[in-house]
Amino acid sequence: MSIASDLIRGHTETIILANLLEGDSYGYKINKAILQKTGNNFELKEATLYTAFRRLEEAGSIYSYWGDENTGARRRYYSITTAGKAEYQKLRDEWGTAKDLIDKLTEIGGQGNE
Amino acid sequence: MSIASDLIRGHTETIILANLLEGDSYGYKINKAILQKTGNNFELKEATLYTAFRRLEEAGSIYSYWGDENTGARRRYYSITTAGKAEYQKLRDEWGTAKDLIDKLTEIGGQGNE
DNA sequence: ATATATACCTTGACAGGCGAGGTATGTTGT
DNA sequence: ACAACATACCTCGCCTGTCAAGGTATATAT
Repeated sequence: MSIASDLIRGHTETIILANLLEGDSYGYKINKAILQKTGNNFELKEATLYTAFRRLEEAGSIYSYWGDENTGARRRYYSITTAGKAEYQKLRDEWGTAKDLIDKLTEIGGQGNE
Repeated sequence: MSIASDLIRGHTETIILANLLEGDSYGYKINKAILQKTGNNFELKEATLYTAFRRLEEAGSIYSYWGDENTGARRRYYSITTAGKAEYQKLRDEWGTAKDLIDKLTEIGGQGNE
């Protein structure tokens, strides 16, 4: 049931941004949310997740701050910026275009009519 | 209008196999077919195309033979094998699964209901 | 003590896409 | 004759995102 990583590649950032649109969150929780949303079929690998956070933060799409938990492990929270919201919209639009293109190019017959 | 290469990654082989299901063809022609199908919005880069042919041939999904043109540049034709047809079906199924997953994970609200 | 869950992080390898370059044939324009 | 372009193939080396493997630290349960 696991999904090929090449099919996810390029969507990691969109997935994270979509998650943060629902409110600030942190790495571990975001990954658990993904697991739950997909009925335990898919989760991002930690290394993938954290490198994506770095990219998004460097690009100005998100910013981070340490939580002030006084118990348990410390958490680094992420928040989506205005630029991040615009980036999300752009990526979603691109996904819509790409989806149609891939459907068209990989179906038998080639362009929707035999 | 150009599509991000990370969104195409992992689909190159499916696109080629889909094309070969319509009959034997060769690199240059396949790429022109893709261009035409997408209304000049997308084409595979040559380096991408030819490395994909190598992978597919090594995997036994396609085989190749030289055309016997007695004029113009020589052409290497590719033909899909039985294994290749099965591989195509597998990749299409995975695409269906991945598409649903990505839609679910990147939409606002997260799982289709607010 | 040991295991498990929570929570973070980095390093190095790997694989696919692609820019840049190369080869060769045939046609069309000047 | 020569240039330019279309057809048609190919390889090398870089770049980027993923991920296995390893590490750190806190809290709870057995």
